[in-house]
Amino acid sequence: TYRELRPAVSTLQGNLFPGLDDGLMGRAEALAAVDIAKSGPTTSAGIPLKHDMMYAHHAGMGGGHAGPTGRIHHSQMGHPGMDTMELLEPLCPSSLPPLTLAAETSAVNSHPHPQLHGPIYTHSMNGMMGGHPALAPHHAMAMHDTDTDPRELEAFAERFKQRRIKLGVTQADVGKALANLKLPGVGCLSQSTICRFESLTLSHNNMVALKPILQAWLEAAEAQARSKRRDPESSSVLPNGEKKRKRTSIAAPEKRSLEAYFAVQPRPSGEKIAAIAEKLDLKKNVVRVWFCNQRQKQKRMKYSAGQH
DNA sequence: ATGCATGAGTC
DNA sequence: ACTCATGCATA
Repeated sequence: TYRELRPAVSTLQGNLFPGLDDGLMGRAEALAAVDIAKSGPTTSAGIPLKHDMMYAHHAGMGGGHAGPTGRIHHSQMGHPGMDTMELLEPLCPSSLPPLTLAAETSAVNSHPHPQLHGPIYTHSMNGMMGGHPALAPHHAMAMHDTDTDPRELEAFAERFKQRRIKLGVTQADVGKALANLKLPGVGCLSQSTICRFESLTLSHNNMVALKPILQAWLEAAEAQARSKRRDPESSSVLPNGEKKRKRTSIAAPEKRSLEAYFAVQPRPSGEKIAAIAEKLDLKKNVVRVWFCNQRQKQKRMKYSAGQH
């Protein structure tokens, strides 16, 4: 009943500035037009599919993520910085057949649940980093230590943000434009993720994985900005009146209590969680998730001890 | 920019 | 039941 689609690509492929075809406006409003996209005129397949899940999902998001086996592999590093542009230079606006990649559909079908998102990176060598450098043969891979160096990541994040702004592109725009890059296994990302990348509020691994992708986009986008100008292709199909998710918020007093508990025991047992939940009059699941997120928060890059 | 949440993959 | 990447909703 659910299919994973990547509608935005059909008509916007090649355009690295969704909603900003002139490269001058730099406004966020236009982005809304892009995602769900143009599936309207061509096909109904691109429309977000209704299903019996709790919340509405935008089919445009998370699209294009390869299955568990189709992770992307870090490849193009920003050496002289031109390898990626070559593939993107010919930005022919030819409307391509609104189809999903075969590899993706098969991967999705093999899953019992809709795959809205998945890790974009390969698990790779997290365990072999400290091993024998000589025994680790990454020929094709241009993954040097500099790519995982927190300082390099930080520097890149900052450069990225500056150049992005210079291009007049919003974080959300970048996220959507990513799909147009058509890198294997890379779909779009949310504004949240781009924001977190720029502010280094992602895990180290996540930063390392996203860097080459964003770098590729940046280079391609700048190349396009230099040369091209596209026709304003826009229309928005903001459909559905489906129920939106409501964000529960934990009040300050409760939050303080949780933090106190967390300081003592970051990983309370199920029973402890239940106890805490009752004491604070919160749903157990809310408390559980809070602890999960708290732990995850601790592992984020910025100011993370031991990294720098 | 960030809080709460989901879901795949693991253990 | 947890970790991790990621996103919707909202401040």
